[in-house]
Amino acid sequence: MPFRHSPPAVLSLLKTCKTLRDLNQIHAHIIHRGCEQDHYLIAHFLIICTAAQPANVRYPTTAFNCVISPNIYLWNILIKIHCENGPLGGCFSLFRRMRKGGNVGDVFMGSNLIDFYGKCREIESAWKVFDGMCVRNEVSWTAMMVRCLDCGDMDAARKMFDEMPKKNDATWNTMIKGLVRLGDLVNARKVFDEMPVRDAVSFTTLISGYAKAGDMAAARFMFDQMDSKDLVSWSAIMSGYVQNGKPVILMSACAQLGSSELARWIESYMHEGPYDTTRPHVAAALVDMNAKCGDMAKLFEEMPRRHLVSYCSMIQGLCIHGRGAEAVALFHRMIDEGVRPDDVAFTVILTTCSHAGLVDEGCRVFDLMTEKYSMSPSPDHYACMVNLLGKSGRVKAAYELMTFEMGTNLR
DNA sequence: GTAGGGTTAG
Repeated sequence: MPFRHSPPAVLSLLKTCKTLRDLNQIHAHIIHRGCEQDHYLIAHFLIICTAAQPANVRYPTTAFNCVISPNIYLWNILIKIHCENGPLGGCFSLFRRMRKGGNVGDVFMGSNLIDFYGKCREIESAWKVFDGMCVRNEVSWTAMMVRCLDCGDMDAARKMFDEMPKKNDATWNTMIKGLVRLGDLVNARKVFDEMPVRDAVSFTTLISGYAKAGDMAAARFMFDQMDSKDLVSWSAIMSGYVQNGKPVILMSACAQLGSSELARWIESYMHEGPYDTTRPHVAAALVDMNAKCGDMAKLFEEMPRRHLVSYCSMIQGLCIHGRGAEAVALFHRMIDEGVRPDDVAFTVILTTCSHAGLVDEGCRVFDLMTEKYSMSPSPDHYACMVNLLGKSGRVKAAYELMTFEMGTNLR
């Protein structure tokens, strides 16, 4: 009997709901157990049914209507659901019902109302709500400021910004966004600099502002200064590169991020856009991106001719995914196809061997480099070998290789 | 439980 005694169990059950049928079943249980008056449980039920079926506002409303005396918390949730998903007229009647039932709006309800009137394009009513609120917090101030900005009234927004008693991150960020939208990057930057603590949103807002203005140097400068970049900030910098026609930088950025969703987007963009995807470096960047984003083999095999750089990207991609043996096999296939490896290719494959602990394979590749291709190994190559030998317990061999070969090389 | 950042198509 998990219900009455263990709300978390009900909640986790609710979260698995996908269809209306699942929800019905849980709802039936809630009623059957006599929990339909449990405000906490019903609140979560409303939220979860909306997440599962956003367009279906009738269902949460029915569940709500079974609650005999809903508290303001439940009213807020239901009104927000209607405001976001239902026809706007439904919100009005809910407000009226709420008032009739003797409920006085709280600070949450005020912010909801401001948001609601903003959506109806009724800025005057939004002001009325704002002015009539007995208690205001940063959220209500910021919500009202957003409405002013949406109407293009920067003077009013600026006035609110300067006058409000307390600001938080969202307030600052809203102002930055407003200025960016007007193309006033100088003042946006000024607000950004004045802000006490800048978060990912503040950075991303400015980055996309600079990118839209075509100033990728400034956008990149900001981006590089961020300590924790998330999906949205990556998207912003990348769309900047898209808009400003820098496909290779874009793809290498996506490769670093490793997001297959973005990789798909970029790829379709690349194929439709004005780019020549058969150029070796463009093609290699495509492979690199796909390799690091998980869908590696497809694009590689489809290439009409595989260039050394594309092989290296692919090998590295396999290495990253812990598929060392396949990487070594691909390296040999490359040689069989008549592609001559260069020093970078050897660094890549030796690193792969050392990463995957493939000692014998690594030694063979090293011999191949020095004997068949008569290349003299660089310090990087030695470092790979020493690492490889050392990691597999052959410390003495590593030491000898280092002193002997380095000695020969230095002489 | 409320306010703030990116992309896609037409």
